Amino acid sequence: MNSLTIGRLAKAAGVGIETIRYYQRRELIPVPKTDLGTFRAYPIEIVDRVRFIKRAQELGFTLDEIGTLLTLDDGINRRAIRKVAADRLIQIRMKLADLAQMEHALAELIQACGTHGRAAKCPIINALSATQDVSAHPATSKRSAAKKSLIQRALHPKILGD
Amino acid sequence: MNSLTIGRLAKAAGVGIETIRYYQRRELIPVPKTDLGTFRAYPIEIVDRVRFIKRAQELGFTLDEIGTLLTLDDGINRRAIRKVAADRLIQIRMKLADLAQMEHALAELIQACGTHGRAAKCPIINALSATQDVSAHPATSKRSAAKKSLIQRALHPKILGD
DNA sequence: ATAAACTCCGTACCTAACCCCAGAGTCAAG
DNA sequence: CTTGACTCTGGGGTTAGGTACGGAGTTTAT
Repeated sequence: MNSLTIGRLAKAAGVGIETIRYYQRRELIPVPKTDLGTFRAYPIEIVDRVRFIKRAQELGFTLDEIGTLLTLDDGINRRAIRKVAADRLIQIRMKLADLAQMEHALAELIQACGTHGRAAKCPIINALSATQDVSAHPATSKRSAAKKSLIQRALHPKILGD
Repeated sequence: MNSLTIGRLAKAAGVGIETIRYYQRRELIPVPKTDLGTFRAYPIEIVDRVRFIKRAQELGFTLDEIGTLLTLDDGINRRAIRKVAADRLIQIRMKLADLAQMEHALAELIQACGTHGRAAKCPIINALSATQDVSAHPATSKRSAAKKSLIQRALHPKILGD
């Protein structure tokens, strides 16, 4: 037997059955059609492919990017592969910068809150309450998308998410 | 007129109308009930509250955390406020460490891909393909021991476990 | 041979933080 | 008094990456 059922494949690759099906829907792995039985027969190589996907995710690639990576994996497109990886690296570095900034701001606020006199308002609440003008001109702009995006991108679930 | 309609409130706070409604559903801001007209009348103070929420988000707080912060804002619970902020800080620092490791691993892979000979497989694909264990035959993939540890370092021990 | 375990397929649901739409009602100005 | 801009309610959808369900049918172990 050189093929697996979906359950065995999932187990071998360390994922859930539903994850396999999801990857099929995303066309990251092929859907084998077996005429003999009614259960699909997955060749053992697919295990590696699933694991590839998982490892790439752990390096921060999205499933879309991984799809690109997989189609590029023909030994020829080294430059294209590097491009995908380099793009991801840039994103990671941007997030690092954003996070570092947040870390700094928050650490200072907490410190201030500790050393601050009891009488005054908590510096953390205070800092957050300070009206420092987010939406300068109400007339023209839809909304101030620019400001929020940097930091919020950094925090976006799944890349930062817990 | 010391009150606003929802549209004016949204504009003043620099968010969309739907955001206001969403915050109401999340109970971050109250829903004014006006018997006189059929349009809700928002006191101007709500503008500050919405801005508070936005700024806190920019510091990386989730809306849930902000809800906690808001209920704590009575001048008494400084210690509790610090706790929320400190928890957030810890999360940020963990994410920073994770991202730094990803950055390192990915940067090295890209470098290796550039300096590597044309003959061999792309180191990026290679590293991601490395089979690290489990029952299956190593039919398709060859592994490179050096890259493997790189990736290991970049990993979170969450998915690998099972 | 039969019960337990597995598979198939489609669909719905989850988190976060919103966005968009339709249809009906309302308010302000000319 | 009509037009147009606004608001209300309520439902839907979005992205990413899955998880859960349910009622078939099929395989495998005892």
